[in-house]
Amino acid sequence: MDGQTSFPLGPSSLTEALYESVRKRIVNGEIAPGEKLTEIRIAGEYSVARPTAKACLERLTALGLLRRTTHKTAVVPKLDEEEIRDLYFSRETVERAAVAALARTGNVPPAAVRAQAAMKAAAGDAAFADQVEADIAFHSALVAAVGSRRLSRMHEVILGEVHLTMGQFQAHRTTNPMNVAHEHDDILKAIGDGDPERAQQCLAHHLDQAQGRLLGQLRRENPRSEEASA
Amino acid sequence: MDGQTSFPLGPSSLTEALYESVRKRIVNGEIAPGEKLTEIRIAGEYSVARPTAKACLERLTALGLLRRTTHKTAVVPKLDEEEIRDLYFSRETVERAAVAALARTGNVPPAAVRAQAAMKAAAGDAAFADQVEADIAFHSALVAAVGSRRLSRMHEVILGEVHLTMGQFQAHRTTNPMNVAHEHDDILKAIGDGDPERAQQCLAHHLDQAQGRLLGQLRRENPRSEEASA
DNA sequence: ACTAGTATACTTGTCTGACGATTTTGCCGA
DNA sequence: TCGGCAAAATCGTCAGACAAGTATACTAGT
Repeated sequence: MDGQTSFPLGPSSLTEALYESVRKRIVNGEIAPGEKLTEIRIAGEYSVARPTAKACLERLTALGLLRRTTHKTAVVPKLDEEEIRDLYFSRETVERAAVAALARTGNVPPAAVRAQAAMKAAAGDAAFADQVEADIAFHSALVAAVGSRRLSRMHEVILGEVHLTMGQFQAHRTTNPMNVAHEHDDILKAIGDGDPERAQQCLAHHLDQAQGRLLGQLRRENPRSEEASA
Repeated sequence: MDGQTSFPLGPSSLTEALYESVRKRIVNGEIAPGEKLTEIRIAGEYSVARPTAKACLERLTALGLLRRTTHKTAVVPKLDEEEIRDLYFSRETVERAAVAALARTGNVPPAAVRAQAAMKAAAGDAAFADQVEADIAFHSALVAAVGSRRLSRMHEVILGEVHLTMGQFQAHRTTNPMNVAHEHDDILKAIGDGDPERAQQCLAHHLDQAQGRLLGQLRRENPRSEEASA
């Protein structure tokens, strides 16, 4: 609350900046799924040493934004149906706990409200990335408001992969962003009313919708079972 | 059980072996909380290069088993009351989802049953570390049986910190391990009966007991508010 | 023509050594 | 006694190198 806390932000170190840059490129789909990311390539593109690039890839691997096994090149993963279900199951687990906790105190996080405003503002525009950004910010604010460092840390990992899938096949295109905004509003309202049950139901419905859009898009791309990878 | 399968396991790489060794030393309390772990020390103790030790410390930091900020040496954290509450809140979130999912299918994980047997076997002995090991294995098996890779990943991080606190002030000493075993049995029974509600209640009670023991021990060590760190 | 085995190139794992930056510690002077 | 400055310790990053493993291409045999 003291207005002096001196946020030391801004990627202080080189590794941090590198990590953030590569991370953004992956989640925004600039690096296609299946694409290989060798340490040498990263080192060359950014003019850093290979150990630095290595550390970066290892961090991204730990977050699930890259897959790699020993002595093999890291690749950007393409989540299949099973993994998307797993992702959304985990996501629902974390966010359910968050909204329930918030509803018990009736505390509507201001940051979430702000993210909602940003989302509605970007709804009409063609700025697709901004919509995704606002959506992520909304859910992130929800969890952050609980005040649990560990819950936020878990959620951050989950949201990273969510962001990845949204960036890859841009599922939001297939739906009206205002629908999403309204579902968000419902969640906030239930929280403000101090109704944990309804808040969880609204959230579950919202995530179910999102997962459905993702799976629909996936099936549209791969009409028959699984093939067509490389 | 056939004597030939020759599980090729065991840390394939040097980094892996190093990481596992240091990890064990931390969670077992061999490295006291507050103790400093410099890269050079690790490199010297294990006769590895500093970059290798560095990678090891970074992994442990990411898991919450070490704390460090830029240009400062890593230290083993000592969790205060607030952090223990946060830890157990997160833990309950994950494990609630797990037991509920298991109860819905009525699927009692065999690995959890085995861990229970191991726990009861070690109950009488002075083998405290074995009891902790079995306890961890039980909860780990519960979550693993859900089959969600991401849920297990989150849980692994949480359990790492739980293991850390249990190793530090050995809270189990203050209670009868059979009580813990009985609480575990209650959870398994509720799962077998296909009763998600009761399974969650039993789990919540079990975790509450464990957290209570931890906090009691903490208050006993620090009778007055917070001080006495270094 | 097709399969199998081998050899080469690529990538990663690890090490050695080094330099700059930052934090901490300790000393000295006011 | 206290504040500031210098020295030591530690971390961040880099460069270069070698070993080990994997994947691919090529050759030989059936």
